[in-house]
Amino acid sequence: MVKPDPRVILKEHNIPITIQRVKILEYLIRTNEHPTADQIYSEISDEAILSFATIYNTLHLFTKAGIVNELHIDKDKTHYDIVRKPHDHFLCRECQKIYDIYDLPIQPFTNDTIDGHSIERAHIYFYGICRECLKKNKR
Amino acid sequence: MVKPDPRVILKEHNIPITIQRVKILEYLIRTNEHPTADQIYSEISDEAILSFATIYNTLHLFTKAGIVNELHIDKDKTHYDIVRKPHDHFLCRECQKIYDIYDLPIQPFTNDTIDGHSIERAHIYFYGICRECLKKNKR
DNA sequence: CATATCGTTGTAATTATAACAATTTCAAAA
DNA sequence: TTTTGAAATTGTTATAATTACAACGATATG
Repeated sequence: MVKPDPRVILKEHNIPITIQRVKILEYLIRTNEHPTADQIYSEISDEAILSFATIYNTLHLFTKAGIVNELHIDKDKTHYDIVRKPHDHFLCRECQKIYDIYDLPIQPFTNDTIDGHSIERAHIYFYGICRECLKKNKR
Repeated sequence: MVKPDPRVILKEHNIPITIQRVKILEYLIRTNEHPTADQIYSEISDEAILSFATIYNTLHLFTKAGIVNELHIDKDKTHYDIVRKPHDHFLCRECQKIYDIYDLPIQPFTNDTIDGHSIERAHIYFYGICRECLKKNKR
């Protein structure tokens, strides 16, 4: 899979380029995690001068632009996820890891109407025990 | 619809009865909102002596017992919802009201396996503009 | 009645996030 | 090159939700 260029993405969205934005986006692209603001900070604070305020500002900016999704799968932290293909998420209640779920049998909803409400987005969160923890528990 | 008796519910779950628990559950049963800890406090703090600590303790207890569901549809607050029929939720980005969504075309998922993960619960959150706000905006 | 357990309270601590004023950056204009 | 001004970033402070915990109180059991 070709990793997209953060600078290109920013340009496509008419967002002026700064080192901080590039670094944050770069990290979101290369990680397979669904990092919190905190994780982003500790991962890239050595690569560029940046503060927490910038992280939050930038993530809000990216969210508005549709570059990232905020996940509220986890009770007390917001996780961020770069938008590629639409997909859903699974949180393991044992190891707390978040997995991407692609290709659900259904994925309609958006641009739809339910009970008269106009639906713009839908988030589906699954909770349970992940395959890794299932394996471990068997032993 | 017959409103269930809070004391009966507590007994069924082997939870010792206290005034606070009864009052909290009573409120959850009679309200059509999806209150936050805060709302619960301000609604019933005059009916019984109770503190925030008790609200949270009780809500966690109820959640574990399966009497209520924690909703994380809203970025920075937890909303609580009494468990009756399984259903999903819609949050209006204009008026912030949460609506119950019953009878989605699909509702399988639980006790299922996806990508090898064992699914125990699924939460579906819809976001958009509710029918009331749609009406208002038309005028 | 004595005592052990459980529930509640009140307060203090913690954590994530937001707000804000001061400073810096940087590109365009002069 | 220098100036200028908007936008971005910083560091700090504030806020709000939630949790932790020690002390107190009620209750049930023997």
